Amino acid sequence: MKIATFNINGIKARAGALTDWLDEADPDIVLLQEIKSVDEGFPRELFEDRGYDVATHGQKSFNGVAILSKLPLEDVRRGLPGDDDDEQARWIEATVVGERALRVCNLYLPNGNPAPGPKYDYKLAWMERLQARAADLLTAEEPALLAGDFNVIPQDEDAARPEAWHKDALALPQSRAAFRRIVNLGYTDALRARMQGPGHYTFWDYQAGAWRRNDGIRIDHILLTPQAADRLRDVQIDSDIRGREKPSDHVPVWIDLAV
DNA sequence: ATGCCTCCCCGAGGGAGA
Repeated sequence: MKIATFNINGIKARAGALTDWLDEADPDIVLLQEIKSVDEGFPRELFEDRGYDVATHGQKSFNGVAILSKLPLEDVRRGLPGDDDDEQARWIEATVVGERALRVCNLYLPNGNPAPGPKYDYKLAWMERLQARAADLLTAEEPALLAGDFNVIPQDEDAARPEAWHKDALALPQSRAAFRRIVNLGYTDALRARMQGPGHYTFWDYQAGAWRRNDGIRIDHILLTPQAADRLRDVQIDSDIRGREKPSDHVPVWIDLAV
């Protein structure tokens, strides 16, 4: 089963680029972030026509997440638990039932800049709630994953120019420590299970020729429970599509799971 | 670089992103 995460930076601006990639890559499950659309504005028929079940959690203009799945989505839950006053659409989870059940959690973690400040406080608070949900998810001892745009550069090797990010919310020690605490609960960073060393990036800024200079960072991650990690067959970053017309600034990351 | 692009809104230029 091929499962991808992709921050598309606006579904309206990216519908063509996304369907092109879907037709080529043929993923079974896609976790989308930054749809920047309300649920009613999401072009679900584009994906239903391709055989996907669609679940969205959108809001006007900003954020927004969605799940596409070739197998039926069950028990869909929207919003990260832990703060009923949080109105930002950054979390959707569902169960996909194939030969066995897989719980997929799709997240768009707050950017947090400028740091310090209220946006950074929100990021760190959100990560505490994420840690609580991540801990909960492990107790089921089932195949499950947390995937999406984490907006965290886990280590210096995950940036082409690490020194440029040291005071940024994506790489500050508190951000990295919060990410590490979640992984250390017992998750496997799927990419790092298969690939070591620098040069594995998922985001290149639109500005200053970042793509041309390969000035990238790795901030889109797939974290696996032990039961999912045992079934990991492959991991890839589809970086080539960053060079196409009207690309997102992120590219898809996908895994192949034997489920 | 306190921002070199690009998105959103619905039609101007400002907020947000990373």
